[in-house]
Order: sequence, then structure tokens, then C-alpha cells
Amino acid sequence: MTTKAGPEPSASKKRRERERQEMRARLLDAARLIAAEEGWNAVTIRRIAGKLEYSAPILYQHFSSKEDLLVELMTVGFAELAERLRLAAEDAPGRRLVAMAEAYWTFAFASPELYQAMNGMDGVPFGTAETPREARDAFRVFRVALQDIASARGAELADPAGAVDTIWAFLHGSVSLAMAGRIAGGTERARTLMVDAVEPLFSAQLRGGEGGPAPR
Amino acid sequence: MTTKAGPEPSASKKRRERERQEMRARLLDAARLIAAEEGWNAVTIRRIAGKLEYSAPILYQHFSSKEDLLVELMTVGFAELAERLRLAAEDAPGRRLVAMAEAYWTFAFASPELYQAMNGMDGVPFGTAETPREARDAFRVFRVALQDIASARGAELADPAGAVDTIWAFLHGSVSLAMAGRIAGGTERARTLMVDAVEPLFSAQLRGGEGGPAPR
DNA sequence: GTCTAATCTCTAACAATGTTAGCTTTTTGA
DNA sequence: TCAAAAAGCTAACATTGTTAGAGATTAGAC
Repeated sequence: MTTKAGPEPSASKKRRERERQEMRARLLDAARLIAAEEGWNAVTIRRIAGKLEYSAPILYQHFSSKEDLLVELMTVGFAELAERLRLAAEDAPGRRLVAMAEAYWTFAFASPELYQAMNGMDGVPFGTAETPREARDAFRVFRVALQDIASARGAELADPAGAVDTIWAFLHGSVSLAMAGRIAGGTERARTLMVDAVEPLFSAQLRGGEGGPAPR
Repeated sequence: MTTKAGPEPSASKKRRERERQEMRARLLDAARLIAAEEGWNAVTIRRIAGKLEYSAPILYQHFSSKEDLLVELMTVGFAELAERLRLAAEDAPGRRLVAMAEAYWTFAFASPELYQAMNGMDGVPFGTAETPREARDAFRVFRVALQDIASARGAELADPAGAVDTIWAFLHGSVSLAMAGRIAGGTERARTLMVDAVEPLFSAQLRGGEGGPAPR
């Protein structure tokens, strides 16, 4: 390990580094707050800085560009989502799948601005940046949970990674359409539709192809 | 009917109206082409007009704003998608579901710029405009097809509209993640995962709750 | 305590964006 | 031939992300 080479940094140097980090976090929070209140279109560099009573160029001492800040918020979102999924994964195997689907939904509608930053909706760019580690974390939590549920039923997944992709795609599509107001009947109905369909979608991922109904 | 009140418009008036429509269509095509070649971020009013050798303000004689043009392209997209779904719905009942899922996928990847315009990705605004008639058209085609498939199996859908929403959400989520490069293994694997899972997802929509495997 | 170098933060400016005003030119219909 | 209408342009505006450069503040060595 080459970590911590050279002499110990002086006390004030450490303090200033800490203040830098706090400033960075405050900038992220400000952007997130504006987005939550007025949508991503209202998130401009001058408004972010203004919210902290700084002038616009301050942002470039903490992020290389506006997009850089947005990408960072995306990883914040994935971290929060992963945490919620971890929590839901502690449910009993019988309820775990539904709990995780509900956790996904709850996260998305509790923090729509983060969900949008993560999925490139509404003016937030996406695709150029690599998928962050936090996203892979969330994915892994999901995969382990699905495998556990399968083995609790005395079965196993034909293609664990594929099962996660498939179910993730369904959850994302459901939330995405619901958030855009594209599901007639409102979000409550959309949520019910999603939760009801996730179980058969999972069963079909079990070895042996198109699985039958879930065991009672 | 109050259509066609007043005297017949003069010949040259009709010609100019026709030219206006053509100009409008050319503006839409230019925007679409730029988006297809360089992404939506490159689509600026000056570039759209420039591509037709006009100056920028010409756009405002055909659209009330840039967003207005984008919304129009969105309905173009839904019209194309509806047409493709209609075609796929002519397949034999046994293949129809997969054919429609494949048609959805093929459309999305044949015209990513339209798909993005329809679903508000990558800088294209969405949500403010009402869902256009063409979108409801596509939805209806889907619903009728699903109902036909069900009755061809001697069953029926518990909630036809809900079944469409559910399957649509899954298709959209799959395409959306694949297009963002978020499915490990590339688009071909993503496509396979989607097509494989659509059948059990459909079966679960049949009356009687979580349906078993498809009849052979 | 004083001085130099680093760090912080600002104002001013830049090019590019969507959009509007106002003018000139062309076309229309009598 | 002429007035009205339509088409199309240039010039401008405010707002965006971003950079340059100057002025203030602080750090740490003597």
C-alpha cells in the first residue's frame, strides 16, 4: 500500500480540506433542493451558487463542470437506493421480493429529482459517464436477494444476472411511466400493477424455464 | 358539421398552404436528422434552420417554440410505433406477443432519436405536453392484440388496460436500460432477456391470477 | 511581526442558446 | 399598377455554461 506517503499534513491544512468537502456537499445539496422544488430546468449554476450566497464560478473549484456535479448526484442516488434495497432485503424470504419492489418505488417517489438524475430524464444528461460503483452495489444487493429467495423455495435462478436485469427493467419502466404521468389511473394504480406483476416475473426466472405459480 | 365554411380558397392560397406544410415537415425532418447523427444536444434552432438554408427565426412561423417542435416529433414517433405494432399484430396468435415485443424493440433501435423524444431522455423535455392521440392509438392496438391472444388461448385478461400498462412498462424499461448501455452483455443479450420474459409476464395477466406456463 | 506564496472569491467577459422586434423584399389579388 | 399581406432577414435581448484575471485573505517560514 502506498497510501499516506509523505509527512502528516498540518492541522490547518486538514481543516481546510474538510471545509472544502463540506462546501462540495453543500453545492450538491443546493442543486438537489432546487431540482426537488422547481425541477431540473431551474437548476442553473448561478442559482446553485446563489443559494449559498456565492458567485457562480465557485462551482468550478469543486466540480469540473455542471455535468460533473450531476453525475455525482447520480451516484448519491444509487447509494441511497442501494441502502434502501439492503434494508428491504432483510425481510422474510416470502415477502422479500415485494419488499424490494416497494423499496424501489418508494425511493423513486420520495426523491424524484434523484431518480431523474440517475436515469437521465428531464434535461439531465446521461450515458457519457460510466455506471458508478454505487450502481453496481445496488445491482449486487438485488442479485444476492433474488438468489436467496430462489433457494428458500428450493429452486435456483437460471441466469442470476439476467434475472436482475429483467426485474430491474420492469421496475424502472413502471416507475418511469408512472412518473411521467403515463399510467391512466394515477400512481397508486401504477404501484399496484407493478407489485402484482413482479412475483410472476420472478418465478419465470427460475431454472426450468417458464415457471408456474408461486408456492403458497 | 361546421367544417369548410366560407368560400373555396383560391388556387394560390391552397398552394401556399401546401408549401407551408412541406416546410413544416422539412423542419421536423431536419431536427430528427441532426438528432440521429449527433444527438439531441446538437439540435439547435440555428442548426435546424441552417440545414435548410434559412435563418433561425423561420422556425417560429411553423412552431410556437422549440419544445413545440419536439412535442410534434414525439407524436410522429408514436405514430410510427403504432404502425409497427399494427403490423406485428397481424402475426399468428401464437407468435403475436413476441412479434409485438420485437417490433417495439426494433422501432426503438431503428430510430433512437424518436424514441428519446417520446420518452424524454437526453435533454428532450417531457411531461408538460398531453399524451398525444397517437400514443393512445398505439396503446389501443396493444390492448386489442393482447385480448385477442388471450381469447385464442380460451382465456381472458383480468384487467386489459392494466395488462397493457404492465407489459408496456417492461418493454420500455428494457429498451431504456439497454439504450443507456446499462445492461451488461450488450443490446443483443438485453433483447433476448426481454423477449424471453414477455410471455410469462403476459400469462400472469390472465384471469385466475398468477397463471401457469403457456399452453404448447 | 513581516514577508512571500498559496488560496479563495469576485467581477467582467465570452460564445452559444431560445426568442422577439422591426425592417425589407416578394407575392397576392384586384 | 397598386395596396395589403406574407415571407424572410438582420439585429438585438436575456440567459445559459464557462474562463480569465484581478483583489483580497490566509499560511507558514524567517
